[in-house]
Amino acid sequence: MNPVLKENVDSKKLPVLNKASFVSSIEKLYYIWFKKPQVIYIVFLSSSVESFDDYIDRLRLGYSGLAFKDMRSVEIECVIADYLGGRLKSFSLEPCFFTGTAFEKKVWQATMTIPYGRVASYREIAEKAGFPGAWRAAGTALNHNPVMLVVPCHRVIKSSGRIGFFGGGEDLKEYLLDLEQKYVLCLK
DNA sequence: TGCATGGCGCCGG
DNA sequence: ACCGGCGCCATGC
Repeated sequence: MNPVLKENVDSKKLPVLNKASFVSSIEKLYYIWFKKPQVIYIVFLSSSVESFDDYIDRLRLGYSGLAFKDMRSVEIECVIADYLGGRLKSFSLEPCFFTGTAFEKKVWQATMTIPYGRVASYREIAEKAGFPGAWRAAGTALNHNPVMLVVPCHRVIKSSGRIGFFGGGEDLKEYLLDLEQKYVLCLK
């Protein structure tokens, strides 16, 4: 997939966004999207670590979402459900990085190039983003990932091979990596 | 502006 | 193999 970035979107001038949630196979999942253009702003897997509201505050997302569901949101839920069920390895969802610095956006883009079922180290991601040596900051940037799963920050691990941190909890990170390992060879 | 803060990397014991 | 300590660098206050 080819992510299209809206580099100059001002978060203060955002249109009224749609927000919804559903209970996926593993966790409750929140998402915020916009219909035209068809972009997705936020995907958040709930966890014992952090609530959705805390996540919104921590990332300074300042969203103005209206609870809403339509055909588009049903499609989003289906896509995510397919991924979590091992039936999909490439998202058709187009993220819009309306928050984040230039550095963070580069890191998120670099992370999106990691194929399903594969991992990369924080150092490798920093290098791919064009900031060799900023691997420590790359970790922080991934902690600010607004679009979980679509930007597969769970595929970024430590150089040592250890799993590293994850905003949704390290157990969830391990679960997602195991899921991808299980299905990577089964899918075409 | 300077300084503390992080989803890290590396080396030595 | 497992730590602790130090170095690393973009951000935010």
